[in-house]
Parts: sequence; structure tokens; C-alpha cells
Amino acid sequence: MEKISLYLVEDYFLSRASYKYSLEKFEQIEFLGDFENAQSCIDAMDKKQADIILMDLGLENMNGIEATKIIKQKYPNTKVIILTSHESENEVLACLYAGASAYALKDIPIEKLVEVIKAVNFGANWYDPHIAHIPFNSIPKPQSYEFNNLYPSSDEIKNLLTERELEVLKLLVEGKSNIEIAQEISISAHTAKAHVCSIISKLNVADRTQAAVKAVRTKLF
Amino acid sequence: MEKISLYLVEDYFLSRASYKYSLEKFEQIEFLGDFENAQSCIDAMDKKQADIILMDLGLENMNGIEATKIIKQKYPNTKVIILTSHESENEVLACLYAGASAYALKDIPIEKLVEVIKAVNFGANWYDPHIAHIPFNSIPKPQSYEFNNLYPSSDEIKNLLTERELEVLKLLVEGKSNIEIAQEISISAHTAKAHVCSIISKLNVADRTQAAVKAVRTKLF
DNA sequence: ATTTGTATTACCCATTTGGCTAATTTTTAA
DNA sequence: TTAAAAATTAGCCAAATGGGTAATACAAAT
Repeated sequence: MEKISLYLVEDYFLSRASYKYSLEKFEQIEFLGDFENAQSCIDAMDKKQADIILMDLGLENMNGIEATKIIKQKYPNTKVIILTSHESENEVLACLYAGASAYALKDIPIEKLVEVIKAVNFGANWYDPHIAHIPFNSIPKPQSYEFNNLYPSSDEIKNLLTERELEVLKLLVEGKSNIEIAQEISISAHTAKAHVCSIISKLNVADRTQAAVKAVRTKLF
Repeated sequence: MEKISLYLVEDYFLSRASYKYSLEKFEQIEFLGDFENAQSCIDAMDKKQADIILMDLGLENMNGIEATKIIKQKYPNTKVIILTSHESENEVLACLYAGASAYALKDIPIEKLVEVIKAVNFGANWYDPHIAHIPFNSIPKPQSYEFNNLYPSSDEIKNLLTERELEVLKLLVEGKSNIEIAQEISISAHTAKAHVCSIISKLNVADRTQAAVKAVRTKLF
């Protein structure tokens, strides 16, 4: 069985030594090196690519999120596992956006971490149960569970509405009232209202709030 | 090593037989049963829960998305792997929203499927490379990669508003009027209105539409 | 040349909304 | 125990909203 090669980025010396010591015991793992900052790891990657990088977040100079982004851009085949004690929603999402395959908290037992490494190497993702709700919550809610109208497609809306109506909808989403919309695009309040009525009717919703929510949900604006 | 117990839901008889035949060869897998419709599987789950359910999407009566939702609500510990030929973005997102742990396309080799089953059983997620960009794209783009200003925080709103106000805001986002909100949570229309006013004031917006947009934009709902 | 679709404006009317103040009860925290 | 915060209800009022119909103008398509 092929070994899984691995780099470790962790600024705290003792943690680094401890992980290295623990991980080297596992036969399936080939511990290629450990670094106290992200740049050293990137330099090492330029010479020899690892299958997996264990990445801390709180680092000097370049933080783990930026490092993950750079590494994934240069070496998309290398998988990054975030290994940190940070649990903030923002940091988790930013890491995943940057391309991390897994997010582990530092209290993870070493045996479990090895399982995560194997799963990630296979192509899976893994999120620590404490933060797993965060990526899950970023999945948009479908309108229903029927095949036909799961999500309103943004193209659908674009085709349904006229140019002018889309213009009005955009302002509506920005929170403008009918009168403000009218002023913005230099039409009468009556016209603005007519457009809004038309939008509401075409989108098949009850009021402007739902129209705005629908537009935002479909990533139209 | 503990075996991984498994149900299979697939409407096409030949596919079902083929998967059953193939999967039963693997020692780590305990094939508990196969069903041509989702309800039969749910009924079976009520008697004996499986670790993993392989779920087709296009089924008679109840489709695989609905089935996944129901199963995950009743048995959150059971993991669902979608096994289908559908590749539409909407269906993928709806499945994941419903709680599926993995999404495999039917051309997957059986050995790979078994690896997916093992990874999912461990707690990982897996998305077929053909559709992996879909959940990835649902992760919102951070404003920067600096720790401080990654995203406008939804925690901010959560802290600002009371429990009750968050409840009302959720209904507001769903497009409910004050009266409907009142009925929904069994309070008077006056109270519902008071909550909405308070929300508008606290979020520092002009009206309910802006409040809804702000909530959706910050991924609060 | 005529139809069609869109944009524009207008009016009427019932309902909803948002701002304001104020009182009572419940819950929570100090 | 007392004080503060939150939830509940109420009434008043001006403004905004949404539904309906309808007329005019203009451009594009048939």
C-alpha cells in the first residue's frame, strides 16, 4: 500500500514535535517535514509535493487561510487539513473557501487524525463535529423537495422579468421604497409601483419582502 | 473490525440485484436489505437501523431527496449516500441540504463505492468529482483572508436580537406578514408587530424587506 | 400595417406597515 | 430580594404597500 506523504505547519515547537513523534509511528504515513511558518512549507512544496498538509491557522506572517489558498492554487492535488483550535464560523468558512478538505480541532485523538488523513487522501472531506454545522448551514435551503422546483434558477427569473423589472428588483433588494426606486431611475412613483406589482406577480410571491428574499436566495443579486 | 450495515434503495430491479451481488462480496459490509421504494426502507429502519443507506433519487411515490430528509430527521446517526445519475446542481444541493453525507454517480466502480461507504461511515463526506464544485460553490466568499474581517458576522445579529426576535425574523424571512407571524407563534398581532419594529430598529434598517435581506445575506437563515 | 410586448402614468381602495407611547406580566440577572 | 431586560398587549396615526383597472406611447416583430 502506497504511503501518504505529509507536511505539518504549526508554529508552536512542542506541538510540532509531538505531532511529528506521534504520526511517524503510523506505517501508512510518510512524514516529510514540519515547519513553523507557512512560507517554509510552500518552499518545500516547490521541491517535493506532499499528499497532505496539516495546517495550523494562527501563524506568524502568513496565516493558515492564506497559505491554504496559495497552496491549493499552485498544487490542487495536495489536500489541506486544517488543524487548529479556532472554532469561529468565519474562519471555518474562509478555510473551506480557500480549499481545505478537512477541519480538525486540536483535541482530536491522534488515531482519529490518522483516519481523517486517510479519508482526505482518498478524496473525502471531514469536519470536526463541533463545527460541522457551519459548512452544512451554507447550503441554501431548497424551496421544496420536489424535483421540479427545488430552487428557482436565477436564469429563470432573468427570463421571466423584463430588463426594467430586473433593474427595479435590484433596487428593491437594496431596500429602497417605491418612491426611492422611482427617484433612482427617474420615473414616477406610480410606474415604480407598477413594476413592483408586476415583479411580485411574476415571481409568484405575496409581497416585496418575499421577492427580495427570492432574489437573494437565487444569488441573483 | 465491526461490519458496516447497509440498506439499498433503488427502483430498477437489475441495478438493485447487481449492487447487492457486488457489495455482499465485501467482508466489511453487512448487506441488510434492498428496496425498490423509499417507504419500504423507512419501514425497515423503524425495525432495524443501518449505518448507511445507499439512496437512488428517481423513485416512485417518494423521491430520494424527501426520503433522505425524513430518514435524517428520524435517525440522524444513519448516513445517507446518494447513488444516482442525476447531476443537476439543484438536486445535488437539495440532497445535501436534506442531510446526505455523500453524492456518488452511478458510473462509480464498486471498489471505490466501498471506499466511499467506509469514509462516510467514519464520518466523512464525499462528493463525486463531477459534482464536487457544487457544494464547494455554496461556500460564501470571504471579504479577505485576514482573521479580522472575514465575513460580516451572523453572530453579531444573533447577539443583538433576543431569542424571540430571531424566531420572528426567521418567519419574516419566510415572507410572513405580521398577522401570519402572530398566528404562527400564537401571539397577538400587536406583539408580532412590536417584535418586527424592534428587529428593524436593532438591525438599523428602514423596513422589513431590508431586515430580511440582511438576514439572508449574513447567512443567518 | 397591425399586433404584441413593454414602459409609462394615473386613480381608487383596502390592508399592511412602521413609529410612537404606554401598561402589564414574565424572566433573568445582579 | 430587587432591579433590569424581555415579552406581551394595546391604541393612534401617517405612510407605504398591493390589487385592480385603464389609458397612452413606443418599439419590435409579424
